[in-house]
Amino acid sequence: MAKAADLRRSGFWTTVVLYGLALAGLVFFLKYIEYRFWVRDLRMEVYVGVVAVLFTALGIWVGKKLLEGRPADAPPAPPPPPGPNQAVIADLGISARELEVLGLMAKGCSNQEIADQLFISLPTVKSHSSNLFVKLDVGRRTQAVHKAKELGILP
Amino acid sequence: MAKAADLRRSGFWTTVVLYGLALAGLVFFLKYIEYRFWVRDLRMEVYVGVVAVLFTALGIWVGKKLLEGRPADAPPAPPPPPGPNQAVIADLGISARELEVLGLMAKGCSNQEIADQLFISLPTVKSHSSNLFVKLDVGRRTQAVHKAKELGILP
DNA sequence: GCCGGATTCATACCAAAGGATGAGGGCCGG
DNA sequence: CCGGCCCTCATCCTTTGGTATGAATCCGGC
Repeated sequence: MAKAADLRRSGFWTTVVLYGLALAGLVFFLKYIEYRFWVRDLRMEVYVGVVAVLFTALGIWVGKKLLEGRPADAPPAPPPPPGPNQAVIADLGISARELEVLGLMAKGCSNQEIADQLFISLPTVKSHSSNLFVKLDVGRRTQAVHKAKELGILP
Repeated sequence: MAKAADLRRSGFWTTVVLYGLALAGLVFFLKYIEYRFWVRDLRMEVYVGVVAVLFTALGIWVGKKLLEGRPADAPPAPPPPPGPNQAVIADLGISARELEVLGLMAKGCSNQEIADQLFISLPTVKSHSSNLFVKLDVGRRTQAVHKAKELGILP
């Protein structure tokens, strides 16, 4: 499940890659106008000024992506009340016991508390939760609860 | 720019003035390396590259100021909150920053991910979350999210 | 000016959570 | 009968979460 954590940050690297591409494009554009128009006559200050303005704008754009791209990712995924929760549970292969664990997780219980309430041992709870995380494709209990509510598995 | 995060609460004009100062400093620095190195046959690409990198960083910094300070604080306050959630937040003494951390917690983010998205360090996130747990009278993040939704603080 | 709250950061330590692996027993259908 | 699934438990290890303590800055109010 170690890879799940890496993939979660993929948005960041996507931004970085896009930034790199945009940078390459800008450099290409600069080279183009350099050889096309003001080959050697135009003043250096103007050229540097254009570069500064363009890259400042680019920086602002990147900063915007980095800042409001992440915290605003929740709204585009609000399909929680479609109703077919039972179908989703069966589809993901979530067992009855795992569902009990998931419900107690959502209530904020620790693994030990879940173990006490279900009369099972702590390793068993860990086993259930680990399988649950795989089936829900998450890496932490908080994410599992969040995703379960999105899928309508939990109220 | 190490203390940039501290200046986030500063006014708009403070940002503008600081931007001007930073710009002046950058120009000075550029002039310095211009007369110091570039004159001596340094390739123009290097000079332009330095300009691009510096102004990109400056743009990111400015974009962070403009986008994180202003629009992030205005929308969430006036239109959407009809319920008694705002009163509860004030009653519990939950600050704006703590609320941001709480929101990312509910999305299943780890402390490190919260730190990255808010551009603060991990100890700071821990500090906020600890204070949050005291104010919400809970002991774990899962409980905090659960209770916050009960109180109407979170959707 | 001084004080308190808010925010930031740092360090150290302990508890909890998660990952990996293995294993045993019960139940069911081929 | 035997393979497959579920539930159970165990051990070892790493990562994350949480607490405690201290300190720095900034800002608004007294």
